[in-house]
Amino acid sequence: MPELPEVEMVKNVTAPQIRGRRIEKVALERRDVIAHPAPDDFVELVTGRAVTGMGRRGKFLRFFLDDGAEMVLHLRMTGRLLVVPPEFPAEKHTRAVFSLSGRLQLRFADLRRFGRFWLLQKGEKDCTGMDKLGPEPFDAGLTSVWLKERLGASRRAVKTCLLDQRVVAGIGNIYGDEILFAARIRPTRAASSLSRPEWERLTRAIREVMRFHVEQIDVSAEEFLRGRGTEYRNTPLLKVYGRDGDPCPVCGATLQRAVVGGRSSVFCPRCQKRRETKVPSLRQGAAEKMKDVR
DNA sequence: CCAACCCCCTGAACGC
DNA sequence: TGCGTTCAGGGGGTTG
Repeated sequence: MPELPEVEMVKNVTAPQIRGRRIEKVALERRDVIAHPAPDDFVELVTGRAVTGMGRRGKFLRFFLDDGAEMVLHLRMTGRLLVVPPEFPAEKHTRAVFSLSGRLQLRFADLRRFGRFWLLQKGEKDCTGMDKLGPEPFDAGLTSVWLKERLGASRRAVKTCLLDQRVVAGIGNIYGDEILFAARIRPTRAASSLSRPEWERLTRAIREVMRFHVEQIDVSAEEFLRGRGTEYRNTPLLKVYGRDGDPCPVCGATLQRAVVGGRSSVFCPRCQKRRETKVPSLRQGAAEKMKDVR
C-alpha cells in the first residue's frame, strides 16, 4: 500500500533503531515471503550479519549488511515493518521475525502476503527490479525536458505513465491523483497531448507533491508503533484521492471518479480540463481519430 | 509498444 | 443476521 513518502518514513523510523545491530536469528512464518535466494539460503546468508544502514529506492527498502550484501524488502500493498522487544505481543499476519542483538526484533507482517524479501550478495546482479526503476522524483535529472522526451510520443494516459515505475520511481495511485490535481491535468489525457507548460507543471507537481508528503509524514517511532506500522496514512492532507463526490478544494466543483489503466482515479472536472485550453500543437496524423468531442 | 486481462491474497464495506 | 459481490494504495505475467 505504501508509496514513496510512506516507505521513506518507514526507513526513517526503522533505521536508527536497527543500525549497528546483528541479526542473530531469522524465523520465517511463511517461506514464500522470500523471493530470492532459496529461503534456507536467505536465512543462512543473513544470520550473523550486522545492519550498517538503510536506504530506499522507489518503493523498495534496502538494508545494508556488514559483509557488503544487501537485503531488500518491498511492502507491496499491506506490508508492515515493526521494531519491538521480543515480549511485545505478536502481530496478526506476521511473516518473518528477525531477532536482533540488544533484545530487539524486526518483524514483518503482511495481510495480503504480496510483500517480498530479497538478498543480494556483494556484487550479485540485481533481481529485485530496482535496476529497472526510473529516476527518483527529487533527482536533478528529472526535468520537464527529460519527461517530455521520455513520454512525449506515448499515447498512454498520463496517469498510467506516472504509475509506471520505469518512468519515475515511487509514485502510486494515491499520489498519482494528487500530482495530476496539482498540475491541473486530467488523468485520462494522452501523454502525447500535453503542452510544454503542462510538462513543466507536471514535473514541478511530481517534486512538490512528493516533497510535501515526505515532510508531512514525519512520525516518531513511538507513534508509528502505536499505530502498529500503519499510522502513516495522512488522508486529511489528500486533496482528491478517495474524495470522489466531494467538492473540489480549489473550485468547489464535484470531484469525479474514472478508471484509468484499470486504476480508480479521482479528479476535478473543472480544474483538470479534458484538453488543453491553448491551441494544441497540431502534429500531422498523430491524433487523427480524435474527432473533437464536446 | 500497448491495452486488457489474469494472478498473487485477505478483509472491509456494501447491497440484498 | 447472513451471504454474495466488489473493491483495495503493488507489481508481474500473458495475450491479442
